[in-house]
Amino acid sequence: MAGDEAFSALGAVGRKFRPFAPTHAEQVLLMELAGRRLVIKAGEELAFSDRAPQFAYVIHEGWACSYKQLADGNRQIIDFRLPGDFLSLISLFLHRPEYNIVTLTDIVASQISTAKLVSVFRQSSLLAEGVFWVLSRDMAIVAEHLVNVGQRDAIARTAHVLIELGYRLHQVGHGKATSYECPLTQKDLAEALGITHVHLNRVLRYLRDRELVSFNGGMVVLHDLTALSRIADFEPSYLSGR
Amino acid sequence: MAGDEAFSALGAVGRKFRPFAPTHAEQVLLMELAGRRLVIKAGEELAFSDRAPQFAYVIHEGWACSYKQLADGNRQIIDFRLPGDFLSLISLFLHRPEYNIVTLTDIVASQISTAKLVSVFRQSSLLAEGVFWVLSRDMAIVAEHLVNVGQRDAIARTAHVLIELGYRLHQVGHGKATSYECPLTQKDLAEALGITHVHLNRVLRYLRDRELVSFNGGMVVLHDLTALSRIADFEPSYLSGR
DNA sequence: CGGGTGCTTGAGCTGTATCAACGTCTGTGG
DNA sequence: CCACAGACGTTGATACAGCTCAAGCACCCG
Repeated sequence: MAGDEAFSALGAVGRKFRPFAPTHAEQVLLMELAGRRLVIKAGEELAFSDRAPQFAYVIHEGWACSYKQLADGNRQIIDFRLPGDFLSLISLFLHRPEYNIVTLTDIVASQISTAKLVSVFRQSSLLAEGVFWVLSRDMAIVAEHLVNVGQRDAIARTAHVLIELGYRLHQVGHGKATSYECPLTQKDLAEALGITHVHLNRVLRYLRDRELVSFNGGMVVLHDLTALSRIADFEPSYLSGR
Repeated sequence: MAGDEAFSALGAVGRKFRPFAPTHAEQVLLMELAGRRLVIKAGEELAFSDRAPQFAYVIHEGWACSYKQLADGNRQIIDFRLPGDFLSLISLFLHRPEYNIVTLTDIVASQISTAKLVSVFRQSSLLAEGVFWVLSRDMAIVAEHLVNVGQRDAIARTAHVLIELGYRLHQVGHGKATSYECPLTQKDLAEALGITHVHLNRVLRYLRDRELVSFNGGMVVLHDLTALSRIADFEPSYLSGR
C-alpha cells in the first residue's frame, strides 16, 4: 500500500522528512499521518482564538499564514506557511489556540489528530525527532522575523522576506529561488513586515526602480539576488535542511 | 536518592515540569537530567554562531538571553531566559547553533547532553511531551515578541515586556508579578524591544512620571498593573502553564 | 583619583505613519 | 453589454515617533 513510490507521492512533506524516515516502516507511518488529503478553500480560518484546537495540518499545496489579531484592529503575521509546513503544531502541544491561522489560497492538506501524532511518536522516536526538528526550525524562522522587524529598515526587511520565501519554496520543489508565484497582497506582506501597506508600496517601487525585485501579478522575481542579499543581510543558515 | 523531596528541590524546573512528572519514575528521570548543577559566570557565551552546539541547559537561578548579532553591529535579543527555562534546545535539534546565548548574571544551571535527553524521551513519553510543551511555549513567547515589536509603539512595547517578565518570574516563584529584581541594563532592554537605548530612556521617564513603572537600581516595580496591561494590550494566555 | 559603564537630556533629522484621493481590475447583476 | 461595487494598488502632502549625534552626570571599582 505504502512503499517508496507512495512515499515519494508525499511531495513537499516527503522531501522535508526524508532524513527522519529512512526505513519502510517509518515511511508507512508518515503516510498514515499525512496520506489522507483534503482541500480547504482560500480564506478559511483553521484555528481561532476562542476554539480549542482539535487538529494540526500539513500543507501539501498552497499557502496559509499564522497571525495574531490585536485589539486595535491591526494584525501581525507571524509566518507564511508553505507546502511541507505544519499548521497549528504548537497549539496542539499547548492545548490552546495560540494564534490564528488562515489559508491564503486554496490548499491541499492532511489533518493530523493529537492521538495519531502521539501514536506515531511511540512507534518511531526518529519521527518524533523529526517533529522536534520541524518545530525548532519554525522557531528559528520566527526568531529571524523578529530580528528582521526589530533591527532592519523597511527596504532590508522587505528584501529579506522575499528572499526567504523564494528559498523556502525552492527547498520544497516549488519555483526557483529567484522567481516564484506569490499569492500575497501588498497588505498581507506589510502585515508580516510590521509596516503599512502604503509604505510597503513605496518600498516596492524603490526596489523595482533599481531593478532588484519585481512583485507583480502574483509573481515575484528577484533580479539581483546577490545585491538583495547584501541589502537584506540575508544569511540562510536558519533555513537549511536537517 | 531522588524522591519527592529531592524533586521539590528542583525548584523552578520542578514547578514547570510537575504536570509531566506525576510518578516517582519520571521524577527520578528529571533529576538525572537536571540534578547536577553548575555555576556559570555572568557574561559567558554559552552558544556561539561558529561552534556546533554540544549541550543544552536548564536554568535554576539567574538570567540569560538569546540574541542574534547583525553584520552592522546591532543585535536583537530574542528572549530573556529565566529560572526554569531551557537554553539552546532548538540548537540541539537543528544540529546547528541557531542563535547566540549569553548569561546576564551568574547563573546556576544543569547541562544536558543530546544523548541524555534522547534517552529520557525513550523512557518517558510524558516527559517528551513536556519538552514539546516547553518548546511550544518558547515559540509562543517569541511570536508574542514579534507582535510586540511589529505592531506596538515604544511605550506599549516596553510595558508589555516588563509585565511579561514579572508574570514569568512569578510563575516560577521569583518575586511578585508587580515587582521583581531585574539585572537588565537599559541597553539590554532596548535591544529586546528594537528601539535605541536613548529612546527607551525617554519611554521609561514617561512611565515613571505617570507613576506606572519604576525601573531602577536593579528593581522593577509595576505600580499600576491594570493601567499598564491596558496600555500594552497585554493578554497572558500565551504564558499560562500547561 | 581616574576611567569605565550606564543613565540622562537636548537639538535636529529622517523613516515611516496618516489621511486622502484617484486609478485599475474583476466579478456581478440588471 | 454596461453599470457598479469592491478589492487592490499608487501617489501626494503633511505629521510625528523614534533615531542620531553629542555632551554631561553618577556611580563603582581598581
